[in-house]
Amino acid sequence: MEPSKVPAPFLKPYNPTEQEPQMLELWEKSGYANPDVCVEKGVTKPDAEAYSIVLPPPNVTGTLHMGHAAMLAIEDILIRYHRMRGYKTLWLPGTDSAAIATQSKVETDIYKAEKKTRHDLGREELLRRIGEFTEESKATIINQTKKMGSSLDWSRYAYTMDEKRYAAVMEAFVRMYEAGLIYRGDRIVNWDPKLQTTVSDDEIERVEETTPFYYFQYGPFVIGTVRPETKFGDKYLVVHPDDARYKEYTHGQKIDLEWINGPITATVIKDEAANMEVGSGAMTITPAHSGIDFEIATRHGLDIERVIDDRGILLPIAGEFAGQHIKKARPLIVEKLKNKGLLVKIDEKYTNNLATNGRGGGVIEPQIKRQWFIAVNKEIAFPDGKKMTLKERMREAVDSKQTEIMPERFDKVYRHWIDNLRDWCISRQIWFGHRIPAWFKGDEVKVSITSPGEGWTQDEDTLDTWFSSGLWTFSTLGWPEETADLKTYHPTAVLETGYDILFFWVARMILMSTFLRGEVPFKKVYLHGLVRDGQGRKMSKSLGNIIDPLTMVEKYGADAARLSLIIGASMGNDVKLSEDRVRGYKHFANKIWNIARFVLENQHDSGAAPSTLQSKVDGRLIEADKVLIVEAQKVAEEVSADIDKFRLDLAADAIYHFVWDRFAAEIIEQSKEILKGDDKRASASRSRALHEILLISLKLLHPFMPFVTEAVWQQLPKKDLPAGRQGVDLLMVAPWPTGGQTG
RNA sequence: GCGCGCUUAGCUCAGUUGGUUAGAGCAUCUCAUUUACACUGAGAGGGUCGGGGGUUCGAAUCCCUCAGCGCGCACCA
Repeated sequence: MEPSKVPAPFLKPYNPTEQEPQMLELWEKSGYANPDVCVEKGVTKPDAEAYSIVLPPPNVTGTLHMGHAAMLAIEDILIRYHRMRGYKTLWLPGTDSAAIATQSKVETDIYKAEKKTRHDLGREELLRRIGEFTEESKATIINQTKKMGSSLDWSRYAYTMDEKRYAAVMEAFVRMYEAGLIYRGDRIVNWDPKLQTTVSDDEIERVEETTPFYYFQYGPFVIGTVRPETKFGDKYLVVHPDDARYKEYTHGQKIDLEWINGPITATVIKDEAANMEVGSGAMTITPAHSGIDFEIATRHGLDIERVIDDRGILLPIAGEFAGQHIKKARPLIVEKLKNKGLLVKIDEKYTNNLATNGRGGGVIEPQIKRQWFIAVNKEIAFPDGKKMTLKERMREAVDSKQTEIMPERFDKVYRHWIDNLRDWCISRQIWFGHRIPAWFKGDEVKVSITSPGEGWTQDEDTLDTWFSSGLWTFSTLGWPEETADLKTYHPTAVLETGYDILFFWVARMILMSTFLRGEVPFKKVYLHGLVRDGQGRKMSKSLGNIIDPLTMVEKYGADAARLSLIIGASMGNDVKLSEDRVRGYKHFANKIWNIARFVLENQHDSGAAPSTLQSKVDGRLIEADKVLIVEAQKVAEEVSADIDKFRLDLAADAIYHFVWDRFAAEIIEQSKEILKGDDKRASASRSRALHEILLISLKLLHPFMPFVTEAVWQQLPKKDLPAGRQGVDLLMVAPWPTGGQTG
C-alpha cells in the first residue's frame, strides 16, 4: 500500500498531549454531552429511556485529586456506554461550597495577611471575600475535571450556593418545618470551641490519645475520670441500681463531702446508665458537658450547671480556677486534689478516643445549645401518603430495593448507621452557607423565606452543608419547580461516590428525597474505594506520596490515567496506584494507535468499508473471517455484561486482552501473510474483517479510553454513520456494538 | 464491646451459584526482530490459595476455629 493512504498523524507515535485538547474541543463543539442536543441531531430517539448521574460536586476551592479522577473515570464510563447504547443520557456537573471548610480557609488566610478576624470584617465583608475566593478557584477544578475527558453537560452546571439551589434549600426548610420535622430545641450538641460552631455527630472524628486516668475520693466513693476540669459542678453520684457494692446507699440520699473548692452536699442517684464494669462503678456527672450525663439529669430532674464556656474557659463555678482554659487548668486541679488528699491513684496509660471536628476544627466540647434539629423518630406523612418516621423510610428505601447499594456489604453499614441515628442538628454558627429562614421578634419565632415584617430579625445561623447536599439530585434538576428535567431524570440511575461519604451524603439524600419528593433519589448506589499509593498508604502531603492526576495526564495521557484507576479496582475496594501502572497503559494507547495504522495501511477497498452493524456480518467475508467477527462480537457482549454489573474492572480487562493479545498479537500477525498472499478474495475479505474488528474494538474501548479511540475514529475514512443523523460524526455517539437500549 | 472487610506468584490483584493442569499486569530471566508498534514479539521461572479442622466424589470457593492486617460504629465516669 502506498504510505500516502495513511493519514498524516498516524505516521508518528500516539501523542496524547497533542491529540487530547483537539478531542476535547470536538466533543465540546458537538454538544453531545447535552441529551437535548442528541435528540435534536437524531443521535438519541426522543422517547428513549433516560439514564442520569449527578456528579458528586467537588469542593469549589479544591483541586482535583486521584479520588476525584477515579470517580470521574467510573462515571464517564457508565455515561459514555449508555449514551452509545441510545439512552437519553445526562451527567450533571456541579460544585459544592463546603461551608465550614471554605470559611475557615478564607478566615485563616485573612488572619495571616491582615491580622483580622471575621468579627473585625463583619458578616457582609467576609461573605464578599469568600465569594471572591470561590469565584477564582472554581475555574481550577472545572478545568481539571474537563481534562480527564468527562463528558458532563456543562449547560446544566449547578453550584450549591447559586440562586436556584439557594431557593430550593429555603423551600425544603420551610416544608420540613411545616411538617413538624424541623424543630428548635435546647439539647446537648457537639460544640467546636475553635471554629465556634456546632457540628453534626457524623462529622466527629475520634482521635486516639493516651492520657492519665485519675481516681478521686468523693466522700465514701472513688470516682474515675479523664477530665478533672469538668468536676466542679458534680454534685450527683450515680451508681447502678444492681451494684452490690453500693446497696447500702439509697436513691436520693444526701452525703456531705469535701470536694475541690470546699465542702459540698452530693446526692446519690441510681441509674442503669452507670456501668458496673468501669472503674469503681461509681461516677459523678456533668450534665452540661456530656450527652449521657445530660440524659441522666433530664431523667431524674437534676440541676444542670454550665462549667465551661464557648471558648473552653472555666466559669465562676470553678472558683479560683475561673477564667482559665480547661487545658491549662487540668494539671492544677489534679495538684490541688492531691494536696487535699483526695487523689487516690493515677492510671497513666489510659487510651481515650478524643472527639475532634473532622473538618479541620478543634476538640469537641459538648454544650447545651438552642439549635435547629431534624426529628428522625417522629411519625409524619410523606407526599406519597405513607405515614412513618424518617428512619423507617430510610430503611424502607433499601428494604424495598428501590435503592440498591453496591457492593452489598455497605447495605449493612447503612442500616447500622440508621439504627444509631439521633436527631440531626442542622444549624451552624458560621456565616458562609444557606441562612436559616427563621425570624425572631422577642420570644416569637416564624419560619418563612422572606421577612414576616417590621421588627423581625433573621436567625444568624446557617445550615449544615449536608442539608443542601441532601437535595442535590433534585435541586440540580430544577426542584421545587416540576421541570421537564425533573420528570425525565429523577430518580437518577446511579449515585457513584466514595464509601467514606455514605452517611454524610448518600443517607441524607435518601432522607430528603423520600420526604420532599416521595421517591428515592437514585436506583443504585455504587461505592468506590479510596485511591492509595503503591504500598497501600493513604496519599498525603506529609508522606510525600501524592500522585497528582494532572501530572499523570501530562506525562502519560488521560486515557492511561483513567485505565490505571479502573483495571484492578474491584467494587468497593481501595485501589493501589503507582506511576508504573499509568505508564503501562500509555503503551496500550499507543498500541491502539498502531493497530489502526496497520489496518488502514492494509485497506484494499477504502471506498467500501464494511457495514459493521451489530450482528450483521458482511456477506463478502469468507468463513474464517466471519468467525473472527463473531469472536469480537462475543467480546462486546462480555464487556457489556460486565459494565451492566458494574464490574468495570473486568470489562476493561476483557477488552484490553482482546485488543492486545488477540487482535494485535494473533489476528494481525496472521493477517500479514494473507494480505500479502495471492488469494485476492481471502486478502480482500481479511482486509474488511480487520477494519470491522477495529471498529468494534474502538467502540468497546471508547468509554474507557475516549481520547485515543476518538482520535483514531476521526482518521478513519468511512464509518457507519446511521442514516438520518446530523452533525459531526463522533465515536462518542456511535452505536454500541451490541445494540441499543434494550440490549 | 458490636459489626464489616482483607490474607492467592517478588509486588498489585482477578478467580460471582463448589467442577479439567489456579490466572493477569508489573517486575525478573532467555531468545527473536528494525517491525503497524522497542511504547515490539515469543518463551521461562515463580504458588502446600494465612494456619488448623470439617462438609463433599471434588474446596481458593461452603462451614467452624485460630492468627495477622485494615475499617466502621458504640463506649469512654
